[in-house]
Amino acid sequence: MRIRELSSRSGLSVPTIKFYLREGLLPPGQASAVGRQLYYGEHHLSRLSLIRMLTVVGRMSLASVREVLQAVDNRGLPLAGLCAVVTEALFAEDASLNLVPERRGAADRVDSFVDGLGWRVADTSPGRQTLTRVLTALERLSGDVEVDIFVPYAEAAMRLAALEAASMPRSLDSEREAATLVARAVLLEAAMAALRRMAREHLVGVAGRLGA
Amino acid sequence: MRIRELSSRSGLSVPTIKFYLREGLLPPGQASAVGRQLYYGEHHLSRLSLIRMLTVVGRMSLASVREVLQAVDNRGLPLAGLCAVVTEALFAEDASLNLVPERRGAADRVDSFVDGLGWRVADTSPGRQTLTRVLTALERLSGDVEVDIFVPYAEAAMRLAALEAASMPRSLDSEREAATLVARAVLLEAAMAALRRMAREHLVGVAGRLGA
DNA sequence: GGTGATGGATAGTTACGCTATCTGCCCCAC
DNA sequence: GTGGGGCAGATAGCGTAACTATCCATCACC
Repeated sequence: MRIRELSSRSGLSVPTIKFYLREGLLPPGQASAVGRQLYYGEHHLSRLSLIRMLTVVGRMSLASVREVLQAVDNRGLPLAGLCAVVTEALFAEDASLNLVPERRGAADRVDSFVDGLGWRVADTSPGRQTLTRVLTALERLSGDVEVDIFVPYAEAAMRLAALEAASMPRSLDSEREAATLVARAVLLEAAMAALRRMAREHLVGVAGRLGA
Repeated sequence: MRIRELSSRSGLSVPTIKFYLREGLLPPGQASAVGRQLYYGEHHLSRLSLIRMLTVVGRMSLASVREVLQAVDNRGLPLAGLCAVVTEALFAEDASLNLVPERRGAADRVDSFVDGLGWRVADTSPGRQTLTRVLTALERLSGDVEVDIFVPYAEAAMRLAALEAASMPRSLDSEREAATLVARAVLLEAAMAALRRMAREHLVGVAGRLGA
């Protein structure tokens, strides 16, 4: 198809698609035999859809999107590597959580908590830092807080992660599989956030009605 | 304290604090008896901390932050109202998930799913829309998808929401309570996301090692 | 053969979240 | 009492990110 059709089918404007092409987020179209004309395929359509998923649902910057797409295209990368890139990209955006000055000891408590769970997570994983900062912030709000408050969250996280892992392929044999893996990670994270908020809305509403 | 001290204790530059004052995110300092000098208190410090939590951890725009702060300051607002504002603000940022054209029927399936859970959630809740779009996107990736894949997520969401609801006050008697409620909602959501990502990193890593 | 889309390049725009500068005033240490 | 630094308030500017618009030569298609 030509760029006009790619535009109408993807819902993105032609200039935006050209912009993504320039930025290297979208591979160039295929040249016809002789002319200067380029043609785009279904692949381009799904790539555009993935880009929008990452930016809109995953709220990634285009720089992070580029990293993820490179990982998707990197056929030599093992599944764990791809997941790491996605995680990195999802965390990248809230990297500068630099207000809370990380109370002394909080990092150690988080580390021993994570290790206590038996999780094999890199020492440098940004998740540890996020958790440390959340713990510190919670303590500012209401005095000392046991790191154990995270236990139910960790349990839930593990249960869901296990479910998701079960539906992953053993290895990434095609780009399509890689793209699906990435998309599912982002989509299910958004779904969980939405359900959490709805559950809270429900419970608070019901409590209010009972109390009144 | 004067603005210089507020700056050093909060870690924010004086111009930034002035900017927040201009934007109405931070209430003006208290005027001394006669002079033109203004003085700031602990309240300003915790307000700044809340602003940064909402922007950095909650990734809200300053416009959303303003709405939330107004709700926090609105002493007449019931607890459920405050929660609704926070939820709204957290969702506001991914409002324009306008790529996926929402497959026919997906919205109905999501609605009956949510109702089937027995959750009392407003028809207009943005969570329904997010879930609809996630479902549609999942179906694009891998054909038909049962809406029931959300069941484990909903269960986990409900369990965590119940825990969080248990530690909420009955009513919001002080601004401090309101601010704490808001902060906890944002922080625990970030913690859950971090733990989910770490759990995935762990599981994928272990699977990779077993498979190899 | 003409006309409307396309490719490729360059420049401009908008929104956001600050940041810098300026002016006049005021506080307070000396 | 005074001079120098900090402060309030106002206005203007900056930097990044993510597009968007324009141009023009070329080309496909009717």
